[in-house]
Amino acid sequence: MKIPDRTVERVILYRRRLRTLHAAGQVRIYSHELAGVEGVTPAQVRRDLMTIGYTGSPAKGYEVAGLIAKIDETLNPHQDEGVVLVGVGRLGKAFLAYFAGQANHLPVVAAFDVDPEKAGRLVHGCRCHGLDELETVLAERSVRVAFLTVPGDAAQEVADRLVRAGIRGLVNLAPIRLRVPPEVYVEYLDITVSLEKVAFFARRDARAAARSS
Amino acid sequence: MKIPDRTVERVILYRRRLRTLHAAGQVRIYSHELAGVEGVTPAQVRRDLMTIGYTGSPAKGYEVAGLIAKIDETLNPHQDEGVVLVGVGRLGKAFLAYFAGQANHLPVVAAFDVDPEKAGRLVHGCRCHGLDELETVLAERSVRVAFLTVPGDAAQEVADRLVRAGIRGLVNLAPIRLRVPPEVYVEYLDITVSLEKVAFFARRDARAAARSS
DNA sequence: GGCATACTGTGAATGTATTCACAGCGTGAT
DNA sequence: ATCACGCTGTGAATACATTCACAGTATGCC
Repeated sequence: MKIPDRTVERVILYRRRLRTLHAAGQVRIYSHELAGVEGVTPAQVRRDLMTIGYTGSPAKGYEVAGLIAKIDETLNPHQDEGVVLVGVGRLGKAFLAYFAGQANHLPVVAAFDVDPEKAGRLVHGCRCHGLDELETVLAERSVRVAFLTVPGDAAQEVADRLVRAGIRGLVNLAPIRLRVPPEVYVEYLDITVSLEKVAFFARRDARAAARSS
Repeated sequence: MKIPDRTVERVILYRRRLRTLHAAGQVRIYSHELAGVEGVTPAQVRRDLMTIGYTGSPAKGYEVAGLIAKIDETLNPHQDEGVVLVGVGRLGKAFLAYFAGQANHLPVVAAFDVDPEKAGRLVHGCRCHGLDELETVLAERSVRVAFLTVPGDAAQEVADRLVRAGIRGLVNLAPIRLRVPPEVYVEYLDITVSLEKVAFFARRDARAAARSS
């Protein structure tokens, strides 16, 4: 079963919202309720849930708990997967702090930095290693996802090492496009590009926000 | 002339690359060269340049300097526009440091935080104000773009204030979807969603990276 | 029990983005 | 001066994503 990129993204948003609602005691939900909150159309919600194979009932809608379980099963069929962060500069530290605050099912199991000074230190609860230990630690923990917060001019080099070490997915915060083999998935969070894009559209009578990431 | 979202994003990438090449002395460039670097197809590059109305010549390709000028004129017809950052926590500070390092044409002219302790201080060269001064400063500087790095539970409230104060574009780093009027453009940089998406696609034999933001 | 209601599930229609494929042309080689 | 080459510009084709619109149905009400 192939799930398109856009759908995956929305389903993750649905799950986040559903968890909140579930914690608040809500048992059932209609497509238009979920849609209103996440800024999509009810039809799109129904289509997305159809794509992941979850079925509601007319007159009762979808069961919150069941839907969460279905999403979990679809997106994270295996147990929690560890991720690593490379680049413990200001930005890297900020994200480590951010992740430390969440009981995520994608725990950051290690951090790396070129600066040997940082090796061995704990940063917001996360063990920091020198870059030289990258391959060893990745193999040990069988990590497949990495978070890249190194400066732009180091990003490609680090990405190459990560890919060689078996990484299959990358979140790239550095302001460059990476060359990676096609089986490696890269998600770009390019702050300056986003800012420039917003500056451009801020001038037009923009259509409602839709895009995300 | 309407330029689609995706095209704007790619054009910004082209410009960034072109500036580097221009600085390195390159005078002309072919669509396939630009495409190779940014991970798109040559046809897409040509289509994008057609969309913004730039014309190259067969056998010579596109002029680097001319194309940069055309992109500038298309994306930033007015003089440099100031942006503000709201939320001077760890993440906000990291971005202030990041922006301070760049001679951007979108300078951060002010920062805001709820913590009155921070008011008046300079953070990485940027003046920090209390949230109470938001409306005043925005009006004074006629700022239309804001960078939102507040905690999730404060984001909607701050966004409402920003919109009322005349903001037309937002980069939102908080992990929630914002309700804003349709004329306000929001770009979402949702770190946990990106991470979960990558974790999902890391398992498949992903197609080459394409999406960005 | 029967009926009206308001939802879901989904084929079909529409809209949007990307890619194909080729005519046309300026250039450099001969 | 002519020719062959390899590029651009772009209509047409394809692929992908969203929305429409409605049949089917479980529920709660009378």
